[in-house]
Amino acid sequence: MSGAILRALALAVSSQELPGGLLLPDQVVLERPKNRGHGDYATSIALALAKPAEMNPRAVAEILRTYLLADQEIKGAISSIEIAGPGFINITLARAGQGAIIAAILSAGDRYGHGNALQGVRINLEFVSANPTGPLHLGHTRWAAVGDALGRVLSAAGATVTREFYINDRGNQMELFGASLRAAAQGVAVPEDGYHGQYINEIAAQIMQAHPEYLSLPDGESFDAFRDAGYSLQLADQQRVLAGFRTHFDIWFSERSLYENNFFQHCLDRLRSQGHVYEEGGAMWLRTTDFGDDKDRVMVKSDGAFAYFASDSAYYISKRERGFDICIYMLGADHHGYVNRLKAIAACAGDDPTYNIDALIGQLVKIMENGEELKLSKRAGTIITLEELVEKVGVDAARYTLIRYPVDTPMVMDVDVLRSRTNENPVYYVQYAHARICAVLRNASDLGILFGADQIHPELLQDERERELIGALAEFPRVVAGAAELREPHRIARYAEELAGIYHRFYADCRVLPMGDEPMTDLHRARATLCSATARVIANSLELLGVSAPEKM
RNA sequence: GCGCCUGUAGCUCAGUCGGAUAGAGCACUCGCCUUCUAAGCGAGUUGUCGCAGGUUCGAUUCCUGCCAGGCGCGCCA
Repeated sequence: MSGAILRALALAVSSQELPGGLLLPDQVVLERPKNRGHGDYATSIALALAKPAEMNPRAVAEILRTYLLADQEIKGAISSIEIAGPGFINITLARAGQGAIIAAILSAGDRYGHGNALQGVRINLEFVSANPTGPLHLGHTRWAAVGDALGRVLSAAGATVTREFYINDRGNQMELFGASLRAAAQGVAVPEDGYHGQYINEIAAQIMQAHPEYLSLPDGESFDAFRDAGYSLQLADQQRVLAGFRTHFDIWFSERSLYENNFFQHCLDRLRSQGHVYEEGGAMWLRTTDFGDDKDRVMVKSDGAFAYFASDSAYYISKRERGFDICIYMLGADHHGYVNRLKAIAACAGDDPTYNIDALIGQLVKIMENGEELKLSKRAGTIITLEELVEKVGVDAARYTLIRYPVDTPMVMDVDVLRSRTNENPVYYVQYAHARICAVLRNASDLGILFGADQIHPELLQDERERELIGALAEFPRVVAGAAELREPHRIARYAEELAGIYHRFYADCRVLPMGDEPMTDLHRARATLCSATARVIANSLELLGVSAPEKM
């Protein structure tokens, strides 16, 4: 359709009806008017072109309308084109076109909605990346849900996606973790800036059970033994919890590995060759201020130790050298200050930071229960963990709720709402629509009603509710492409809610199955077919969110 | 002080690559189960889109300034 408008524009210019020098857009945006009286699709292209063409917008629209109506490729699909208001072009689809939509859904099946907008783009999607020093908490949980959904959405848009979890397995935090575990095992006070909480005692006890000899090792070896044993246990625990949350990673990337096989040296050389590395005060710096950072960053400290920034730099270079075009970072709000320096790393490495780096910032999550906020006090023992959240509300509700808000908005999860089974709990609203359709289709099958691609009968689907439903189904591929482009999986959830609502209204107004002794007609078959297409699209939406689409509830 | 995010209905929030009358759920009132799942549907009520300018045929959306709230600014990780 968008292509047809471009063709009409080109013809209008070549026929001199529009000025020859007019600069034409690469693509024309079609929108779905909120008001049904404005047709199925609308474009304001004539309004936008009126000024450069020095013409009345309605006159421009009228010219385009004439060419559109003459376009052979879309001739059968359009029922009418109207000019409205100051110069909007409103397009109404023909019924045959609507039948084609249903047929497309049924034939594409679980691939309906997939596209090629990001075909050939290799994306590294890094998310969660928790320290292996404790359980995953609420902040991680938001990223686990959103990151996983984003991965699914990007893949559906045709991108080649690698999901990566960066393990911060070196540095002071690890040393403190080891020291805390050893202190707990000895029954002495944990260092003040160390890790506290019941889980530390539990891990220490596990280590003691398996390796009681760790306590009698020389101090240095003993700390290392506790650190590495705790690390293994925590990492395994995080992996177990994430798998249970249906969040899959392709690569678990160890920070330590950046310092093996001279890789870090290689990175340093590469950055130096670009001219952005210098020494001062005995330390090795990266001149990130060349690219908009507010101060230069230390990579190697004057005592010879690697700063965390060294790892950041090497890790980025590793990603690029492994062949990824776009590196997506999902960061917590308390790390937003890193965006500039990450982009500076890319620039220092000779890359284009606006393309190669895509940083998403997630705002805080709070959780309420019984009208009170459950306090999270990280590392102090009263953290709300991913696992606890799932125990309270289940994987589906937790995932869905975390995904349905844009990540740059702080959000509050209300446990009581998530446990309720009403309209105020959107995940049930959407799942219920799916289960309801499945029930109708089961009944249809029992009655021997045929439905499927040969039973579409678009000419019978004349009701306003049916038109509305088909229109919404047709939108799905654009919604997926938009969600991928903008990195906003919440759009899928909002779409699913809208589609579910439209179906419920259709269901209330349009009887699908014959009543009583009523004879079976093509209308019943057509509506059952429409139902099955709708179930397909709801299921595909939920699949992109990693939420189940139950057939019975 | 500098930087990022947020400010839309009584509440929780969508919408915003500039478009036609700004939406949904909750809450409140009233209707709909003797046939497809009432975890549903329908009707009614609710707005200075934080404030002030600017750009535009058109601004809740873009720009500037201000106000309010959250977060961040280490040779920590």
